[in-house]
Amino acid sequence: MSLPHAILTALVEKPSSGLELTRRFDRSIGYFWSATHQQIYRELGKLEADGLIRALPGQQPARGQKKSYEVLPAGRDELARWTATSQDPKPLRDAMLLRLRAAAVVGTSGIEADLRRHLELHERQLAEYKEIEERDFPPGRDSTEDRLRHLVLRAGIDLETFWTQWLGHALAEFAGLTDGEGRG
Amino acid sequence: MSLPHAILTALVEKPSSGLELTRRFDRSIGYFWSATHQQIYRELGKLEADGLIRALPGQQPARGQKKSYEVLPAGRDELARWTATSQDPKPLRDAMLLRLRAAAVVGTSGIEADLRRHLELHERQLAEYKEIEERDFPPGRDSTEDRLRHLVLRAGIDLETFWTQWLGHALAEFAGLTDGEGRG
DNA sequence: CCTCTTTGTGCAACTAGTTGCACAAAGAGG
DNA sequence: CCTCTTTGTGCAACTAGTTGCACAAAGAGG
Repeated sequence: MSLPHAILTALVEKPSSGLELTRRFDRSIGYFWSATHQQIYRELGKLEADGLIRALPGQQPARGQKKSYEVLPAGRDELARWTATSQDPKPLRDAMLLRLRAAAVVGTSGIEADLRRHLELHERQLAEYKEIEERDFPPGRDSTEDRLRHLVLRAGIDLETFWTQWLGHALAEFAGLTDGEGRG
Repeated sequence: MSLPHAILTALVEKPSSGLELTRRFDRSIGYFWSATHQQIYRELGKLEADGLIRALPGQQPARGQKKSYEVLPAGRDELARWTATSQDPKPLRDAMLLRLRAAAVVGTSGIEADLRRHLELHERQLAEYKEIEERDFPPGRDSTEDRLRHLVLRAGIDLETFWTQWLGHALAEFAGLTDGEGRG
């Protein structure tokens, strides 16, 4: 139930077409709420039908043509309502942790290379976040909005830092294992 | 595509009935791959139909009766195959981070109480993990299996540590905000 | 001009996960 | 005994997310 609100947030920040949203999801909002272009177009249709957004005037809706949307007051209200509504944290679901647990009983062959690959991916993501931090949050700016967005980026940085450290740990552990098999 | 493998892992560790699995998911495997009892029963049926597990002999299948399953060789092979197969990390999807980003544009009223509540939940989870660590991983034991399982638990501990720190950070930031509204 | 690629929008079918129940068996309390 | 609750198993309908395409418009290259 969060994709519509992710889209509303992005559109409040800046009215956009489906493709522009897709691009922005790839490098901003999508860092903590990813979505494919198909999801986005489908959701834009629903949001428009529900009267929460509307196509910017001066454009006839047609295939293969840019159509930009902006948020209506009802959409802004809905977003504020949702933001203030208490929600439980989703339980974790992480395949790599599960695979390690499985490896404990069926053997570790093959998983080490993937740990290394994940480490590289997370290192790359971390570097990207740090670049964004340097570029978008130079010291001194501290409007409420900046501080909140910086806080969110900080979560991303800290999470990637956790993963790189933990994967490093895991690889060190593997280097110290005597054999490649569990008890199986 | 990981629930069947989570179940296979649990069943290799120890043959169980649906309800026992549900309980074990609530306090062990489920920490990093949660599942409801309905999901588990459905998946047990599929795994049995696929010949990866079987009901322990000496029990006729009937409603309202315990039925325990064990993993067959084909199931163990499938689990080993899956564990060794390279997989991309799933992109992050976190509603709290999204809500903060939304709060940056539609105002922060209402969200602070929920940050506090989440902080408490994560502190409780962290304490639980640490208890498990003390109980199940005393210094000295270091079979391959123990070390891998400890590594997985460590990930849980570090993740909860991250959340408690970050939420503390966020609340400190809120305490310093001059007003309760964004630019809207 | 005419094909070929890129940009942009979208449908349809599928898979995974959630919610809301149903119902049998067994024990608990009168 | 008879109801009432708990334990255990499971179906059905729904929601969210993914995968695989389709196809129009516009620009690129001959």
